[in-house]
Amino acid sequence: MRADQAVETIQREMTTFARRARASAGRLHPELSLVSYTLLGHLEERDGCRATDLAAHYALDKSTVSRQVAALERADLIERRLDTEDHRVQVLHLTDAGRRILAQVTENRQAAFRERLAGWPEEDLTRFAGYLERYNAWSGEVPAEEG
Amino acid sequence: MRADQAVETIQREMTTFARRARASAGRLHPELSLVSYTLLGHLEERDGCRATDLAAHYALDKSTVSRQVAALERADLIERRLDTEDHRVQVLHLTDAGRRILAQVTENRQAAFRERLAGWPEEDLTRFAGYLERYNAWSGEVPAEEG
DNA sequence: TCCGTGAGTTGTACTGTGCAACCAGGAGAA
DNA sequence: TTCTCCTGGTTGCACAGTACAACTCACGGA
Repeated sequence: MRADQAVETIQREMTTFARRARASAGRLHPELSLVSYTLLGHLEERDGCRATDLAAHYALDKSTVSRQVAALERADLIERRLDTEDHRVQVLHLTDAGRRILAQVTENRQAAFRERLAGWPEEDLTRFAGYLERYNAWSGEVPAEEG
Repeated sequence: MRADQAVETIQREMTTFARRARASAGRLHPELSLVSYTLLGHLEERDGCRATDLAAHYALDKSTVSRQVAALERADLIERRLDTEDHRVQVLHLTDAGRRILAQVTENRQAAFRERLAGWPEEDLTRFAGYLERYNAWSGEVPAEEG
């Protein structure tokens, strides 16, 4: 059955991609790990959020997020603002430096992808993008895992 | 421009996938890390190879591969056979147990992907698979990185 | 007022990884 | 032959990322 074979190919290729991603992420942007990058991106997108939200969103342990956040703060890429309503909460915000680094790394990544996707017909690009969105939007097996 | 937006989406979604992959891989198949899985898969596919080949193929340090291999051997999933021609070389082979575990994990992963892709029209599946293959086949920036 | 709950930190341990130093076997040059 | 260089592999060390468990502090309801 052709569909079965396609599923197998998708499985293999996605795995291949995942295996490479972290390694090359480290090499391409030593200034920001893949995790840091996604955390910063999330903060930018949401215009600030709590560490707990990050942990839930990325299915990471809160201790892990705590340490990542601490590192990002040490690097002056984010800042903590105490929530005035609930003193347990610290709202995380990008600093200007964080915004700048994020933009730069994003641009680097974009460039890499653009290069990689150069020559693809626009129709294929949009379809590929759509497939990926549809794939990632699926939320089964692990609850609270989302992107 | 629409193509630019598609590239951005692809970048974002592939990143999302990569970020999740390791975490869920660990959760879904505690018996085999993503790396171990790919190494075993490679051994099966090639019907045995050297540690150096694995290192080159996956752009890993030889020390990393050495340790992974040692762990897989301890777990009786692979065995080393001394090359009779060159005594520096150990050719790695799957054991029966390794083949069995690999098949089982592969089946689990397949099932997860099948579930995730259930309901996709066959045409979309084959096109998606094709796009991924085309994407991963691109070999720029990092030489000797392949899947 | 007290107890349970939620946010966040810290101690500990483990995995995966790379780099550098090392050992051992092979291959060619003096 | 012997010396030197290369190659395959291991080991010591360091570090990032992660989880789990125990903790502190703040909130909120009984």
